[in-house]
Amino acid sequence: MSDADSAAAAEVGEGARDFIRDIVRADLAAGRSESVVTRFPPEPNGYLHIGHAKSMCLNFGVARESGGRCHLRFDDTNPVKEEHEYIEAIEADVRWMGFDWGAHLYHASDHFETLYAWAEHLIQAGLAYVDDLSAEAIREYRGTLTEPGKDSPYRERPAEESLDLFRRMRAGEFPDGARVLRARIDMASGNMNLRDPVIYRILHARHPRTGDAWCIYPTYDFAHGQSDAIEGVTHSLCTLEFEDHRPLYDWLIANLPVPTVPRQYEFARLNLAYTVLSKRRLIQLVEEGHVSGWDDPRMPTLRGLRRRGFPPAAIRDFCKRIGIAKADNLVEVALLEHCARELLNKTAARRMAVLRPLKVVIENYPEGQTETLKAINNPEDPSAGTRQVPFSRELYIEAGDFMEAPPKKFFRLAPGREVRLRYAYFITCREAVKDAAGEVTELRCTYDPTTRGGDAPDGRKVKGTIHWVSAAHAISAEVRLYDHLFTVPVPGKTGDVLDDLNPDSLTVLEACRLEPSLSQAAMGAPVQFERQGYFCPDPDATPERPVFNRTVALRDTWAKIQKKSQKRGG
RNA sequence: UGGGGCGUCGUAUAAGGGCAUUACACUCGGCUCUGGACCGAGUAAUCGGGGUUCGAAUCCCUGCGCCCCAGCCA
Repeated sequence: MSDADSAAAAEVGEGARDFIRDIVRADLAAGRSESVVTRFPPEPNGYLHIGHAKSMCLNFGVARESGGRCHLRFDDTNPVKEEHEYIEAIEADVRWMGFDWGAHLYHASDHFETLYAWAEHLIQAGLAYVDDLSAEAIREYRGTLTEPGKDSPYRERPAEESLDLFRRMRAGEFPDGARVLRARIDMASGNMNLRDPVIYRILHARHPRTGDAWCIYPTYDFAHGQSDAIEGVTHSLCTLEFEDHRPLYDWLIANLPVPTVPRQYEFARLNLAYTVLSKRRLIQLVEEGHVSGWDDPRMPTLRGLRRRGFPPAAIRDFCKRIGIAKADNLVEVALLEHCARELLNKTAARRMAVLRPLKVVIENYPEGQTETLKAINNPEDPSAGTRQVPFSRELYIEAGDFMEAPPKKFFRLAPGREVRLRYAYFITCREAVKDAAGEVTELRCTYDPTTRGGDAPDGRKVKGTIHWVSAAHAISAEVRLYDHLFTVPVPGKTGDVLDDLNPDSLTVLEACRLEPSLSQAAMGAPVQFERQGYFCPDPDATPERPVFNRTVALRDTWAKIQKKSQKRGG
């Protein structure tokens, strides 16, 4: 392969390889398209989720790789369901994902006048007619999956009559549902979409953009492909459920005086385990209060993921890794989590935070004394520098880092055991103080003053290093831990989706103690709480009380070992 | 005999007549002041049955399974 070839391949494919990119490459090579134009076409009736991110990455990605462009187009053909609020939110979410549509922002409603003219064109060509049948009657006449439909009694209506009626529909002479405009194709087709599909319906509803200018609106099928053609879209990429619509898409393009001929290609939508990605389900979760809102950190919405702390670059990486194909899929959450960890590991500042505090008193450390110790901000990034962490006689450590009767592989604190306090001293546990109920409430320990900074001059090693905070200097905070929203990989598969909701998807820890540097510095940035996970500040925080969300936990080998031994032990 | 689509490691994918690829997950080992990260190794797949061929995941035949479609939603 020549340098020019490989450069072109790199530019077009950028390493990514899938059947869509193969088609695009072939079309470019064969001169079928001079340049590539794609579009991301959300309907403004809800918030974007990670499935939309897959579509965005494909559409914007293919365009960028091939030196083309990608439009943002709102499919706003149904004013009954759509709201302006969503338009702004969607634009913000697309930008947050890092995509730029430049000057190419469109709405299907921008094309309403042309679409209307094309509808008249179809009527005049004898390819569309106004039908007076009710919605129920149309359904009955449509037939079933295995039986052909019947022609509507209005199917042979003269073009002039349909034209007159259609104009009067536009003029507002008829109530909602009184009549529709139908394409005249084939009531016996095996493809239901070709059984004279409705292409215009009467809707006396105020449209978010066109206001009261219209009382008839085109359906998706009559708007989407034609909008593609008007905007010069070359490759109209959509999900598999529209495969059946392609013959209709092509029929309309073939029978209308369109300026360009777009082609539709379909790929498999994303399914993510332990969550739902259908707009209907997501709306239900919000409206019925199963989550706190569209931006609940447990939601697979982009707003939810953002609040949870997933960086857009991690989501893009995820989309790249899952690929594009036509087979139904169910992607593991572990992959998304991996993408977040990989990015955050490189970028997140390390801090010490004790989520479930257990008090430790260093008996041989002078009362009232405080010293500061140097801690590294990010071992993966020397340029992140260091910080000072206060140390004193009374500390908090993680309750889980102490066991009274430790099993074999437990490397942390236990009676008589020595561990390292990260960046500080070696300490040895002398006694576990218990309350009346037998619960450990405090640890009495001693420290070795010669191990300041974390290394013993005599070269002795400790197996465990644990995190800590100085009791007197710590700030208190709330930390929210999240688990899957649902308990099963495919919610609703065997019954009501709501029955599969995970009652433990949210854990709120109220009494967390954080190192003081967490009170001010870079509150917007993600941090790693050492040995625990990646966290980000939540907007619920107040100046007095920070709130952190756990984006994703660190890989936890100890938890795995524990689980295994539990299984073995019965 | 409605129409359309899809079946490759546990998951997601690549290869489109010539060594079944890569990543995640998993297992084992190394290293480590995070049981993190990192490094190394390993387990693991072409839906079944025929056929063509020197050679089939790939081509042909046949069977099976799964998904989508009967909105005036998109």
